[in-house]
Amino acid sequence: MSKGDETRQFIIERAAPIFNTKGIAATAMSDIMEATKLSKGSTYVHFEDKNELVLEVVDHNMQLLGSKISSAIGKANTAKEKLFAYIDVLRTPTHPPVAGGCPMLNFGMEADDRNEPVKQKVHQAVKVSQKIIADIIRNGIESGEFKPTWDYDEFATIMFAMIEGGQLICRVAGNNSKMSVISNVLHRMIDEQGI
Amino acid sequence: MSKGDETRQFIIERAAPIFNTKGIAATAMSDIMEATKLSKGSTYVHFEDKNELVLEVVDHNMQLLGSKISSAIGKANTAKEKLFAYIDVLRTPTHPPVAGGCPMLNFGMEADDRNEPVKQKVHQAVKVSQKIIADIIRNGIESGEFKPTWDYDEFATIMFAMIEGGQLICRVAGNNSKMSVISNVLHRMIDEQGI
Amino acid sequence: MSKGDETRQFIIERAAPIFNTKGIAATAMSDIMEATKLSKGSTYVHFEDKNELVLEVVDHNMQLLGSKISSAIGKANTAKEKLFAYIDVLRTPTHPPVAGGCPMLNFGMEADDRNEPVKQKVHQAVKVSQKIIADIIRNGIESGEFKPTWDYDEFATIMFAMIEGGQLICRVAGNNSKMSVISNVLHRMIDEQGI
Amino acid sequence: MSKGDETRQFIIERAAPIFNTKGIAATAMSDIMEATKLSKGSTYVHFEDKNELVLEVVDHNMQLLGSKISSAIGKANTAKEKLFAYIDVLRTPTHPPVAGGCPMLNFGMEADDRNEPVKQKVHQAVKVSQKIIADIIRNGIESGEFKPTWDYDEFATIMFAMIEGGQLICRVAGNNSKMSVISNVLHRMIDEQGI
DNA sequence: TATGAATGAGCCTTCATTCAT
DNA sequence: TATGAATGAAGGCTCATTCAT
Repeated sequence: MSKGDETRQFIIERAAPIFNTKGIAATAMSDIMEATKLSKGSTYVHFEDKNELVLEVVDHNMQLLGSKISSAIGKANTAKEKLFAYIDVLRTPTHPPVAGGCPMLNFGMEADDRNEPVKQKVHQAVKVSQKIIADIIRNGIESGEFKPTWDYDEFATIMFAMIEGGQLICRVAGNNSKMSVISNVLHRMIDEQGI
Repeated sequence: MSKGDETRQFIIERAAPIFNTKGIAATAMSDIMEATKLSKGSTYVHFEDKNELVLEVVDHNMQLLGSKISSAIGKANTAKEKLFAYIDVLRTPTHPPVAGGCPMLNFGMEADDRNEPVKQKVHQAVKVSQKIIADIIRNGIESGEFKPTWDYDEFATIMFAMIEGGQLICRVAGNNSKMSVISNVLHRMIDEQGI
Repeated sequence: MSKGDETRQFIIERAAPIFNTKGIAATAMSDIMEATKLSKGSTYVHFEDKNELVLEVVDHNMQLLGSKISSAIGKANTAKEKLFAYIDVLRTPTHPPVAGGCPMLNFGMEADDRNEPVKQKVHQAVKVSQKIIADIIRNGIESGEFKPTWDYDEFATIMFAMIEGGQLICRVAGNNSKMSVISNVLHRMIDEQGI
Repeated sequence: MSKGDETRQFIIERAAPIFNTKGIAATAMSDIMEATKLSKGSTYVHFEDKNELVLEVVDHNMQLLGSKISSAIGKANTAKEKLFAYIDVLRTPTHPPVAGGCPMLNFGMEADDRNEPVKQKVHQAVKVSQKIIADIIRNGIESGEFKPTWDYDEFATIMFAMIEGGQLICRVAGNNSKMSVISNVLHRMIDEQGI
């Protein structure tokens, strides 16, 4: 990686939690400059404008969340354990795996009406998230862990939705109790499909 | 209602969809001025500052959503129908009952890290929403419509979470297909608890 | 006095210490409204604009100071005691006879370059102040208290100047010690002219 | 001096007479912008806010006055001549050595009740001014020019007070005649202490 | 490539004043 | 006479971005 790319990456990493916490509109380029201790001109050497940085930051946050989930799933052995691991990563919205909370929710809600490129990135991530869940189940069915009748696409959607809804509930509540409820229900639903 | 109160209410009503669509930080007081055709100074006759307007706007959007839901529930006769009606109101996130989408999601995600008063308002609305669902079920149990073993608080939480998660999915997707999936699952779960 | 005149006078009295303390430019009409608990329109019934109120306020503050001085002088019996009384009224700039400090200094310094009418009012008050001192001395000479050779106009000027300069020194110092020095010197100079 | 420091200094120099003439509250940042022909944003590159500029401007005006006095004193050979030179610099308040008039009087009167930092700066300058006078006399006593019995601290205070009071009188009068009177008295008092 | 000075549009808010009621 | 809603210019300040060095 060249010096330039390193700096660019450095900026993205410092900017990522700020944008995810404060929001896109409320984050000023000067916030990024302060966080990176870089000069004004320097930042604009690496990014054409704020929007270009935002797009990279959205990607970065999404990948960070993805890697946390992948890592947790990777450590699990069975399909069921993988699903449990997925849920577990997102079980404490007040102490989220990605600083600022779920980037799909944060950027999705800010971008849905006004920022098509960001919206598309979130859309993609949302689809991938559901696919990851569905794939785990499909593999579980193939390996004889789960009933072959399980509608994995449907479950992926409701599991994903429940978890995201749980993020909202818990973050505004300031505690994670409702996420436990959701986690319990999901565990039960998954257990029911075990063979 | 005095002239002043009328104007104040008028401003809130015009500002509500703008804040819910663009977000708090991205909405300028000049946007409100333009939407109301009032002078800039005039807005400040009725509101101390932007924040006071925002708080009223958050309330307004929440009440608007609440009234749409209440109205739909009111038209239904049985508990089951009431639950279906609730879901139905929120079945088309791309054409939401409140312009800009679910205000709990919009304001909750923008406020969770940086705006305690708004966060508290959303928290309250989230609690009330779950209570409405739980109360319908409790009444349904009392009237013999639903099994007395149904954990209504748990269901209220997961139904609410699923619907909110569904809003995210559909709004970034630009279509409501996943909300249909969620709606179907919820219908099935509700039917299972019928007697 | 009619109701209208009473209200007008009431506004002037409430506004006087505010303008003398904060300054003309820094005092907003809303400050006056708040202090009088009167409505916006009501204030403008009694005064064409801010400037008209300012002129009345300047007069009022000047008269207030004048009356404090007159009253103190009136209680003294001899010319020497009258001079001492004059000095005494102005001996504690941190606790001035007129709230906000000497209005000649306050309004004079703010108005000298930009507000001809106020400047003229201060100019008049400055002249009157010196005349009062000179007149006391002249009477004292006539009554045989002071040496007839005393240049009373000259002394009136330096006594007035010393006192005003003392106000500056003490108000920025936050204590009145230098005013004591000035008072002592003036006492000595006056005593020297006694017969 | 870097480009930035040069511009900063340039802004201070252009702003100094404006603030000293119009007053702090009555001077708008746009006045400074106009006087410097710089953009509004540019001013804020060099100063955090108006207040930071004001503090520099107060210092600048005070130093300007100080240098005029020092220069005049420096050209004089004897202590007596130095005192006369000091008085001479301030003898024409309508054509003051610092545009807008004595900054101690201008800023002191505006700041005494509402701007502690500025008040402190003026307080300091007032103390230094008296010290300069006292030091000249002390040196004059040591060199045998003045009587060793002269209370130089006392005289420094009344000379300073008289001159400042004279500024007030002359600026509102629009002519410097009273300052001549004051100057004459001071000359006489100084002469009396000569050996 | 890196710096930071410079820009000017735009933001929130305040102000003196007017006017319909 | 009194009220307070309405006005729009102006105020202090921030922002994303550009550009000379």
